[in-house]
This record gives sequence, structure tokens and C-alpha cells, in this order.
Amino acid sequence: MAKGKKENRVHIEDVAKRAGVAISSVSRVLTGHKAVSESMRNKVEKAALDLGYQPDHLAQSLRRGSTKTIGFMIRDIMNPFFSIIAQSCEIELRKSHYSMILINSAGSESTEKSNFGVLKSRRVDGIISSLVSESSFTKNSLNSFTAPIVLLDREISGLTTSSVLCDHTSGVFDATKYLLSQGHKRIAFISGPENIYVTRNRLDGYEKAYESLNLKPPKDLIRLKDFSEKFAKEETHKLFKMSNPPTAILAGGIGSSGGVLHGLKELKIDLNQVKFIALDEWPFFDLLSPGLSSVHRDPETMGKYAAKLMLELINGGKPKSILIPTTFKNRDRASK
Amino acid sequence: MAKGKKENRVHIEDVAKRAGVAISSVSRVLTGHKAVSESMRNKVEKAALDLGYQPDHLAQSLRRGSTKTIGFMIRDIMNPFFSIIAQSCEIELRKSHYSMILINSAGSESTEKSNFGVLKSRRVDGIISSLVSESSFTKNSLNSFTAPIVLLDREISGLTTSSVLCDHTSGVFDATKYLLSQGHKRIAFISGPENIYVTRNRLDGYEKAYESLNLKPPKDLIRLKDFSEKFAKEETHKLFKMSNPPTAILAGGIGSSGGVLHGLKELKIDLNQVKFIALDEWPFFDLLSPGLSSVHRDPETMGKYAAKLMLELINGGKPKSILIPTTFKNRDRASK
DNA sequence: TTGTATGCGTTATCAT
DNA sequence: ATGATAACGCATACAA
Repeated sequence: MAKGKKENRVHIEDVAKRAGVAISSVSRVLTGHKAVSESMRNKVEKAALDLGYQPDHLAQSLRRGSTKTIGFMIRDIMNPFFSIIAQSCEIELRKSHYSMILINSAGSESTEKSNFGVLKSRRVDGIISSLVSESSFTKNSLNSFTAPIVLLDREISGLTTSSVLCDHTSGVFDATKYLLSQGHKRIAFISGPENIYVTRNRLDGYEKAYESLNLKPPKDLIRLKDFSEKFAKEETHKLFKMSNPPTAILAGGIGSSGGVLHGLKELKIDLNQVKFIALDEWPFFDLLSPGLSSVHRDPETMGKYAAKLMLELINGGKPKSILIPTTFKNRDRASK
Repeated sequence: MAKGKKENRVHIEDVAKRAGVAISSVSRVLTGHKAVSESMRNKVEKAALDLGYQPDHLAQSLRRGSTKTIGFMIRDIMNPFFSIIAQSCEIELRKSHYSMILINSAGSESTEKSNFGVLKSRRVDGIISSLVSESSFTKNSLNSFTAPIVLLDREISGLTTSSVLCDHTSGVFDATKYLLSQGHKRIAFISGPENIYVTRNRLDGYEKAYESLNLKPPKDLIRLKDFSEKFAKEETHKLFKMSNPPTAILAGGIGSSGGVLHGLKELKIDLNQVKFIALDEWPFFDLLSPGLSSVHRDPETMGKYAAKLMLELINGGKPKSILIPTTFKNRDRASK
């Protein structure tokens, strides 16, 4: 029966014909409407199964006004930290039959803005996003959006979105305090831009640790700009050109950590000479020698909660923030 | 004017009214139809701009029969290798105004199958996928799909899809040959399931290298099952319980590499004692000491080509395969 | 060149 | 409980 692999899509009408009922009845059965007789339900379900009918999601969306799609807008999906969030988020959303459109901002504010346009046009039911910036520019984009928004590790004042925030402060505080207890006074701090939540929050922990011992944090060792490997590497070089260089380094993010580690390698500085603590876990950190300590946060949990918060908002819930703990993972051999 | 942030979506009708023309004229202008007068174009464009009109992608899709959406179905997005492919793919697709639905198979064949259903129902214009398996089960899912398909590093006989394949053979051949030239005879090979392209292809290089020197590959050192860290770690332990253990190891994939490295660490075997070569790059490999050698392939290029092949298919092009080279990156200090 | 009218595949409102 | 029909927002065949 050379059927010719043509457009063999089966529509609701086909099901109706086969079952010998009206289109509307098919729809009712398949959408789980209460007022349908047993026999009708059986007839329709059989016909639908026989034909392998799958409703056209497009038409459903147009009619229902909901796409069952969430826009996942991310700064940098190449960063495993984010891709793990994306994955766990997708797994959670899928349970409620939501799909995820992945859209990348590549660290650019203007791309981010146009992305909002794309997602709006595609009528996503919500956006989960790790924003590039927390500027008023972005704020406007967010405000013009009617669908629910869940922010990842970002906080924008005067905006009513849900957000998944990490308690960087406590983890960084512990890490810094540990270094101070080991006799380090000159601890460098390298991280992303100062105007975003994560950096402010981390810096807070760093400074509080110093202050808890009545010490002043060494401002000359704080280097904030972006999360790129390039920046961190350059700053590492600069730091060790100082007359009074650091004896320990805290670096935020995968890129920054890589930059520092590569920088140190170029400078032929061993990790035994300078203590390094990364502010984000990296799968193989425990293989580096000596074991690198880090401040850990769990991206899988973050993604899961992001999805949950989104679903709550969609179901009419109030916006809320959830705080994910961070923990200082001490892999220092000396401490054991 | 407290407008109340209500559904303020602007429709084509609003634009038509403001411009004082018919709906169809607005549509024509906005879709770039040829036969429109200068004045009409100006009127409409102004009205559209004033109102900030954005066509409803949903309605367009339903009408046009094309969603401008590609399903990106991946085995494991947590693997940075795949997330980089996803990212570069999205960047390329976006240039042609395509969006990407990310959907995860989590290594499960049945999930993979249901994913095909989801994507079909969402009427994606195509699927780019790194399949879990190359079984006939999957083959059926693929065959029932009318939209174009691009496979990543998978090859299914008797199926006319485009695919981005990596030339693992040559890279692994070089790596194995190098090890042999260094006097290693007992080289272990740990990788994923034998029934997928990538494993067959790698194994091929491994065996050919032995054969090129008229040697028989040591079958007892070949361990194939899956890409999990668990499997690789267990096999590593087993290998070194042998009376005649390997002196070098090749491991395929991020998970496998991690498993071997962790296994060796547990066994307190130094990387100076056993030579390890990874069959996939990992960002921090060069920081491990001594520098780990690896067989490198470029995920960014892969993603880009996957997108290009997809767009070609959509535009009516014939299916084709493209071969991405792999290179043996020797980071052995001794060799320099 | 421009306007009118139909249809994309559903769901939901209205009768019956 | 079931069937006919309007509506979702747009693109296009056809008429003017």
C-alpha cells in the first residue's frame, strides 16, 4: 500500500467521523469534561486511539490563550551551572506538561531586550531568567511583560516577580572567615559586576567576615567587573605584581575561577603557595591537587524551585522569593 | 491614566483601524508583500510602530503551517559538551528567526519516544537530536516524523536524515598510536554502549592503531556499557585488580573520564604511573597535573552545522552528512 | 493596489 | 448529554 509519507496528520474531525459523533463531543471527552456519557467516552477514546490522534497544540494554544510554554532566558548556557538549572527546570515543568523555549542572551543587554520581544510574540506563559543586568533598562522590559516572571539569583527593586535567590553571603562569610583563621590577611576577591545581586551578596559575606574580627577588608584586592575568564586572569597577573600581593584568592563563577587558575599557572604559582577558594562548584575540582575548596550551591535545586515558583504564579499564586543555602566545602588537607 | 496593567495586546485590527486601512493591507505590508503602494506602506508602518504591534506568532503559525521552531532533543544537557552544542545551535537558528524548544531525554529510550510525541504535537519544523539509542524502536519514531531531522553524532542505517558526525576514528587512532609508540601495550578502552555510532567509531580507531603495528587489541581491556561516571569508576577498579592491568587508559565522554579519574584517585594511582587520555575535552583538563591529553572535537562547530543542515532541509535541500574532524591534543610533557 | 471573506484546528457558548 | 457554530489572530485567494 504505497501510502507515500504525506501529511498524514489526523485531526479532531477524523476522530469525530470515525466515532460517528460531533467534533465538540470529541473535544469534550479529550479535555476531560464532566458531562459526557460512558458510551460516548468509550467511543471517542477508541477512535482517538485507533487513529493515533494527537491534538494540535498550536490550535489549542490559540483557542485557550495559553501556550503551556515557558521561556528560559539565560545569560550563558555554556556554563554548566546554568545548563544544570535548565535541565532540572525542564524536568520539573514537563511534569505539568509545560515545554521550555531556550533563549540565550549571550551576556548582552540588547539581546536580552529583543529576547523579551521574541518570547512575548510567542506568547509564553511565563519567563524564567537569569538576567544579564539589573538595570532600569531591563526593568522596563520586565514591567511591560504581563506573564509571570521568575528570576534566578537576581533581585530588582520595586518589581514583583518571584525569585530563586542564593544565600551567597553565609557561604562566602564562612570561607573568608576560614582563610582569616588560617592567618591570611590579604585575601583577594574577584567576581562579576557590582550591580547584580550575586556579586553584592558575595561581597557582603567577604566584608562581614573581616568586620567580624574588627578588620578592614583590603579594598585594593577587590576586583569586580565581569565573569569572564579573561578579566580574572588579567587581574590575577596584576595582583601578583603588587608590592603587597594577596596570599589567598576568592573567585566568583566558573569563568573567574578558570581565569585565576590559569593565571596562577602562567605565573608558576602553586596552589600550595596561594590559597584559592572558588565561589561555585565545578565537577572536577576535587581532582585538582591539592583539592580546591569552594562555596557550593546546588543548581539542580535552583532549577526545580524556579519551575515550582513559576507554576505557582501561573496558578494565581502570589510572587515570592526562596532562598537557597550555600555551603563552604573545605577540601583543605590541613584542616582534616 | 491608571490603565491597569491588563491584557493590552495590540492586534492587527488595531493597526488597521489606526492606519485607516483593511486588515489584509496591514498583513501585506508587514509580511513584505510586493504589491503595496508607498503611501500604504508608510501609513501602516507608522501605525504599527506607534502601537508597538507584534504579530501573534501563534496565529501566524497556525495559518502558515510553520512554527519557526526547532525541537532540540538531547540526551543530557548537563553535559557541557551538549550544552555548548545547544547554545551555538540556538545562536545560528536565531539568525533565521527560529526558536528552539529544549527537551531532555535523560538517557531514557521511552522518554525519547514520548518526546517525539510532544514535539510532533507542538508542530516543530524540525528536530535536532542526539539520540539515546540507535535501536529500531527509535527508528520507528523517526520514521513516523514528517518534519526534517538532523542527528548529532548518530547514524541510523536506512534512514534519510542529515547528520553531523565526528571523525572519532582518526583522533582515537592518533592517540592510541601515540601510546603504543611510548611502549604501552596494555591500553584500556572505556566508553558508552557499543550500539551507537560514536562508540563504534572510536573503537575502530583504537583497534586500527593496534592493527597498524600488527598487534592484536587487548579485548580484555575493552569495557563498553554507558557513559556514566559510575560505570567507568567501577571498571577502573576492576581493571587494576587484574593480574595484568593496563598501563594506559582511554575513556570516552565526560562522565567516563570523571569516573576513571576518580577511580584512579581512590586507588591512589598517580597520573604519572598510568597514562590517561580522555576522548572529549573538558575545560579544566589543562589544569590537572600532569596536563591531560585528550581527543578534541569542537561542539561549537557541531552546533552551528547542525543548525545549518536543518535550515537547508527546511528549505527543501537534500539530506546530507557532514564530518567534523577530531584532533589528538597531546599535553604530555615528555613529548615536548 | 486594495478590500472582503475564508480557513488554519481547536475550545467553548449556545441551543436542543 | 449532545450537536451546531462562533471565535482565537492572522494570511491569503479572490473579487473589485
